[in-house]
Amino acid sequence: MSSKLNLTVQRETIYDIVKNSINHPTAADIMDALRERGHQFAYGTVYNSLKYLTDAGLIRELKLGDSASRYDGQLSDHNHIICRVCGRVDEVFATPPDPWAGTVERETGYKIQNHQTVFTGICPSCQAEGR
Amino acid sequence: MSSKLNLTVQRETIYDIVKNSINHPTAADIMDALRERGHQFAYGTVYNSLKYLTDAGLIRELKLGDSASRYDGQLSDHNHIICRVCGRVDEVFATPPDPWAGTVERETGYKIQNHQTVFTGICPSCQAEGR
DNA sequence: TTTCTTGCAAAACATTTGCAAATCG
DNA sequence: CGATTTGCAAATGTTTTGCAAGAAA
Repeated sequence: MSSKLNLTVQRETIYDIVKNSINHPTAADIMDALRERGHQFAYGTVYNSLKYLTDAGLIRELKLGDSASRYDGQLSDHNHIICRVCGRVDEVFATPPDPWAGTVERETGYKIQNHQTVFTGICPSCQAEGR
Repeated sequence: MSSKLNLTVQRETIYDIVKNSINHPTAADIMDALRERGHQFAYGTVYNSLKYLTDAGLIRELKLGDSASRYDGQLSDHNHIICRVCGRVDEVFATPPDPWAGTVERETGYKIQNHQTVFTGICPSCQAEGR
């Protein structure tokens, strides 16, 4: 059943970039990082690999509301916070108090599979610079 | 200070469509609705008007992770839930228990201005059809 | 007139797709 | 060999932009 992983050079390199990235890179960021490492894969291949890695459960795709998808090598259940000033994206590990999802199921009649929260605010460094 | 509202025919018609829409229309949906009402505005004008209405605080723009932005005439604080099967988007009025945002501020050091949660699941009708 | 708004077309951007060539098993 | 993956380029979908023409103040 569990078809085995086929990590080509492209996929492995991209996985490594996402995994070791602190800043939730977009596909374009990954292209840059590849170039820095002396690789040059086609855009199509990058998207293809990201999809493969996402489907394989090795990384997660984040759609945070800015135009481009970001990718996250951190698999544990968590949410994200975006700085409105500098655009930085950080992880949020505090989970919402439990009864919420149940309440929402009762309110909406949906069977909930998943939920993701995006916080927006001002990050510590931008606060320090007086904004 | 509060510059006064300039509602042209285009803006007013689009506002009316968003306000009276139950299904969080995208720009393309709005184009369709306009056509049904016998209007035909340029795409640029539709986006321009949506931006104006959003900035004026009359509607809200939703970026829920699917490709196109949706627009919502419901201004009260609420979240959204998307059916994974049929793509329908519904409102969620149950709010997360209060201490969460504070906890996140303490965890991240951010000053939080806003947060939006997107639930995914299966809507009542799709459940009924046995999925 | 001066300012704002529209319409249209082109550009920009992120992503997907089709297909031939290369690679893997 | 057959199956999968890559590279490239073209196509797609969404949104923005530039600019001339039109409407409003």
